[in-house]
Amino acid sequence: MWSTRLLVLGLVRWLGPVHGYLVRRELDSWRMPGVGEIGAGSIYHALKKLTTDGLIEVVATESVDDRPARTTYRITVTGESEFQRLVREKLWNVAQADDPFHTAWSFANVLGKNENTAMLRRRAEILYSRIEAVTVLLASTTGECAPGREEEFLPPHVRAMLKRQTDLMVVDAEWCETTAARIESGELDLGAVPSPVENENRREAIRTDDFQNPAVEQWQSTFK
Amino acid sequence: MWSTRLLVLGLVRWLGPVHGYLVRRELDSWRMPGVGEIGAGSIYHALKKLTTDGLIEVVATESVDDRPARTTYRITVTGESEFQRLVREKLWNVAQADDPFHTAWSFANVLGKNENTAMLRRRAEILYSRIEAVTVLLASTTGECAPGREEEFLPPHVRAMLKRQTDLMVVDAEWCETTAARIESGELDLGAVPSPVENENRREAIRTDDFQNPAVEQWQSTFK
DNA sequence: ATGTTTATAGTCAAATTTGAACAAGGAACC
DNA sequence: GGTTCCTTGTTCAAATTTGACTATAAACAT
Repeated sequence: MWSTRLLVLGLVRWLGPVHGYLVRRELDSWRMPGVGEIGAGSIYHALKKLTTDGLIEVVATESVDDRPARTTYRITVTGESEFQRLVREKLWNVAQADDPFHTAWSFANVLGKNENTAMLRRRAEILYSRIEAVTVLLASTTGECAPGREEEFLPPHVRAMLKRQTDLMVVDAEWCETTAARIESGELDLGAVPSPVENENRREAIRTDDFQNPAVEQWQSTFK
Repeated sequence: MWSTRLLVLGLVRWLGPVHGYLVRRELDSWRMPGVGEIGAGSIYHALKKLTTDGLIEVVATESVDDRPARTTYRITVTGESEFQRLVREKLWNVAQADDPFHTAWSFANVLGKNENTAMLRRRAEILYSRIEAVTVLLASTTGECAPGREEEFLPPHVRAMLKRQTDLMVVDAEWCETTAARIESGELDLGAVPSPVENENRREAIRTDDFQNPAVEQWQSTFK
């Protein structure tokens, strides 16, 4: 994932003077699906890189209570403006999520009709169970931070994002079920993938026809 | 992205004896948002790795028409079963898509109310324009491959996946608009992020209270 | 008492990804 | 007739990521 820079810079900024282990813990505690997980090594690497780039600086290297020495960092003025730039870049730029299911689906035809419908239905079930879990989470927490009720607090922006996740999972699950039904009924035939040879012919035909479907280009250009 | 192996192996399998450049071209022609893009170098690296792993084998290294020499590969028997395993692994395992917007949203509070609503509304607009483009694409193509109409053909499984994409984009866009409205009305206050100190206190409170909200654990466990 | 996890804190080699560079033929342009 | 750009095909150094490993103290079990 390429958001490592933003994540680590943002966490150093937010957590004030921190050492790598705290950043790691904080990220682990987020463990938000959708926010790619970052290995321990990547965090320390990012901290060093950000330091040589002048975006953060070493505050001190010291050991407390005979524990292993730790280096604490804080954000610099340059880092602050780079952070502002990065957040805006990532938020304004509408990038497509990188979906492993999408990639694998390209080869879904190797599963037979039965395995495919089974797979899609199980996927839908799992999605529904996750939706349920998030719903429970949202119901058992609040967006207000009341003293004495700290464990019930979930920041409003996190709650909003969780709502988005469930909305997305609902349509995804529905798509899985609809698609399973379509495959079962024979309406959708995944086996109808052109063989490489057919595909080559098709490609050749398109090329020599000197005619590309304009909708394809139109569509691809919206992602530039 | 960690689907490189599957993608390259699958393409070598599908395209029969191929050289790296063809794989590259095929992937470029897909240029499906959601299927992570793979750099040229990664393809050649994957081909070499797959070869040393015995999943594919070199057919020949030759140069045609005085063009640069090229090495062609084809899948092996071991490769075929590994491919079958990989496809199933990726399809059955319900992994969360890695969403850059989600990551950046964690820091959305640095944008003010105005910039935030503007950002969300522009995002919605862009999503709608993409939905429109895909809709046009689906309408101007068919799932049947008729000779003489090759440029109108779009494989059924691709059409199905595009439908999923639009469904997802529709909810995403709606969420953006709803959220923009909630921010504007003051109902949703992104500035209400606990300061690091508050957060530390909260964390401390939770730890010493020896009480974790069970819903959090419940929720996280569904992603294991 | 003694062995075994667990939490803290970070390093390092190996694997992977990126993207520019290289090389050479052909088409387009002026 | 020369310059520039595009397509074909691949390589390579540098950047990044992974995840297993080191080390120590406290907590816990036997």
